[in-house]
Amino acid sequence: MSGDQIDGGSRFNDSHKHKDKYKEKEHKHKDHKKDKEREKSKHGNSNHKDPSDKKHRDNEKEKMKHKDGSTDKYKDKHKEKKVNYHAHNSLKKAHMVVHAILLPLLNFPPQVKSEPEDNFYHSPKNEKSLKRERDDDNDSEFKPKKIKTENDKKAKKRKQEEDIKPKKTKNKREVTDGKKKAKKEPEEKWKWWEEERYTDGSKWKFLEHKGPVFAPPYEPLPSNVKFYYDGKHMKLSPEAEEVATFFAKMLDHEYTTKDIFRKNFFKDWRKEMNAEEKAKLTDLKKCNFTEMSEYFKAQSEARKAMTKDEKLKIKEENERLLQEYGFCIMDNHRERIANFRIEPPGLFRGRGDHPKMGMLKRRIRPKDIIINCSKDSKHPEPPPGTKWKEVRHDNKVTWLVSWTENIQGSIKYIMLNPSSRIKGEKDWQKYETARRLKKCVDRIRTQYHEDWKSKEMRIRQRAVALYFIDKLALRAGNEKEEGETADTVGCCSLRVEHIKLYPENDGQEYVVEFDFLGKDSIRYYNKVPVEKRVFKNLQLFMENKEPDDDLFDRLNTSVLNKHLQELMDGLTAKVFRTYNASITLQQQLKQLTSADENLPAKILSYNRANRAVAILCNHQRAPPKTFEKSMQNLQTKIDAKRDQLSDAKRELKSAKADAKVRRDEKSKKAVETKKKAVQRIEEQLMKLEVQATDREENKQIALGTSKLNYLDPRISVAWCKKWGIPVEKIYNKTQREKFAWAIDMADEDFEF
DNA sequence: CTATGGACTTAGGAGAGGGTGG
DNA sequence: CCACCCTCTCCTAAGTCCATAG
Repeated sequence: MSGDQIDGGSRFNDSHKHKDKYKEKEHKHKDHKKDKEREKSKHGNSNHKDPSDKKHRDNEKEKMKHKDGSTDKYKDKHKEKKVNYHAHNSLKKAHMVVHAILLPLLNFPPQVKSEPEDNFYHSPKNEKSLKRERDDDNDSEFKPKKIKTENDKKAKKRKQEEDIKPKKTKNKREVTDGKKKAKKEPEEKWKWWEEERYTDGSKWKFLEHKGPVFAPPYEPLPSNVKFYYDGKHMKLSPEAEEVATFFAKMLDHEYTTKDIFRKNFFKDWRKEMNAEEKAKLTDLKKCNFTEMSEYFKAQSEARKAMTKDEKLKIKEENERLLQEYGFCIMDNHRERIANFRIEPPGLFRGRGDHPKMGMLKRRIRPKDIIINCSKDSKHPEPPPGTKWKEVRHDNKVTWLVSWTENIQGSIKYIMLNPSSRIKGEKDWQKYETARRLKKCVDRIRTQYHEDWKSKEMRIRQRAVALYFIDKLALRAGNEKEEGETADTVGCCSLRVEHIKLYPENDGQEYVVEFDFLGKDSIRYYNKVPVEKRVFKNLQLFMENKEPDDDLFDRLNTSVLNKHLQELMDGLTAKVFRTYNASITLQQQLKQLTSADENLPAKILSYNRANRAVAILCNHQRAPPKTFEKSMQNLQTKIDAKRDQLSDAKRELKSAKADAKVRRDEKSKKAVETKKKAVQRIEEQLMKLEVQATDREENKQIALGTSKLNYLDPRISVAWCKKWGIPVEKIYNKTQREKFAWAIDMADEDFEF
């Protein structure tokens, strides 16, 4: 959904754009929240009051913003906030089509009805991992709370000892193997998942690294690359020039035409100018960056045209940098760092309709950097002549480096790669929590069905919201600071304008139409029939509200999560996404895979199962720019293959006829050869066709996100093992590194 | 409580890199 | 061998959720 979909027209906007008097509007949502509290005890069913009665309350709070000093400046702006749909009709259509194709396969909500109490039949091996897994979970449960007492520790140790035996044997085997190969693979893969974990809340005992790699310094443009203002050449100071180049590099992008972008950019650019420049450059429209832009284009061409040697040199240099800065030592192991390079300066581009787009993202210097490492490690050196902001030794966190970013005032971190122990353990634990949800999800569902009838409004709202989160895999929906970010919502922050109710629609009763922008301003559009009770509740929640009022005015994520916590230890809203995604994959795989299919067909089935999840989670992507063309190419290939096939068939026929007449060895052999050829071509054709189907169905669906973040990798690994499919067909190298734990421990009867 | 800060996960897009077919 | 195309990797924004300050 690139350029063409951005914008699209403000659907919801202006209806109330002007009607409110500044502050009022801003406070509306918050006011609702207050209402909630006040009414808590009232259990009014329908006594929703007009929020306006308390508009003034929040005024003072409103004033304290800060972060980058931009306090109130957006206060007015955000009022114009509108929903500029980003993902558009095209998308909508396709999305629905896909639903039509795939949704029948999914029967969402209570899919889990009668799960066996889980893992009865497990091989000893599984038993073992399960045990450890539970421990892990306990860990996580304890951690946030203050409990981790001595007792717990001991208990855990004890438990762990129980499975030490199988572990040991395994380890030994590994070790010997390792020795054998020691020369070839000096770095035997470390199986952190076979080791104990910290139970005291610390994340490591030893941490040593070399600090971040800074962005290369600015190199002024050669003097023949000129900037013009109002048609006249003007030499810029290096500071101003650098910022100008940021803009020049984006010239082809649509957003340099956007008002907000231009306004933010120009404002920040002026801050970097010297007095003279400031006085002279007063209108961005009169600035001509084209020479700069051409220059950068030429540079990138030149880079592409480099000789092999030059490219190799660069590659080697990168490798050197990676080896030096891309790893750290954490607790006796050399682990890969995810992002060891500091983000270079540039112009901020938020996603969707972001109020801060175009602002200058400033250069990060050593004095902005906080280093985290262990006391007894060799501390990273700041570049000559500079100092770190701070060096600390906090082993309760996982980051190595942090700094504060200037656009939102938030903190950025350098952390480890997903293949690292510290990330892997957490990931594993996440899936274990989801598996625990599996065991009690029926109970929870029963309860929220009950709660739809509650006397208390807040409970009804909570129950309906939870139903959406469970059934539709919506995100929690934290509230956001208005005017600081794009206007997007999740479940708890849905507004009245985001849903439409149809007592009857297309032959279905009680249909709810969702249409809102979610994370990353990706549009969520869906029409779902719901239970009558949900429908009636929604009508109730919407009574007497404006379109931009909160749908769930007595609910927020923290209330919801508090409730979830009571239902199950460690349960939060996002666990439902993980759970529903993983369970859907497992079901779909069961349903779609058939034993007699060949490998490509099995993989298509896998991808379809994956796709069902991606659709559930609304993971969209812009259709690749070359999509149509590449589809055509593929079709051409298919046609060619078809021709080839009929040729081959014809040849086979004649060979057969020939053999019948001649009845000699030679012609018999010829028949065999032709037969083989036909078969081979048939297979190739089939493969191409499958590929075409897969690609077509995948046009605007992104599989990666769910694969990486929501699907318990053990499900996929088990599936591969069950059907004799190499994991490499499912996971690429990075993914295999990230999921090494699962690849190692899941066997074919793993059940999520 | 509520607001804010902090840490960590989840997200889509850009562009590099590498394989493939002509 | 080159152009093209696809996949993967990197990049960093945008969420979630918890802790803590006021």
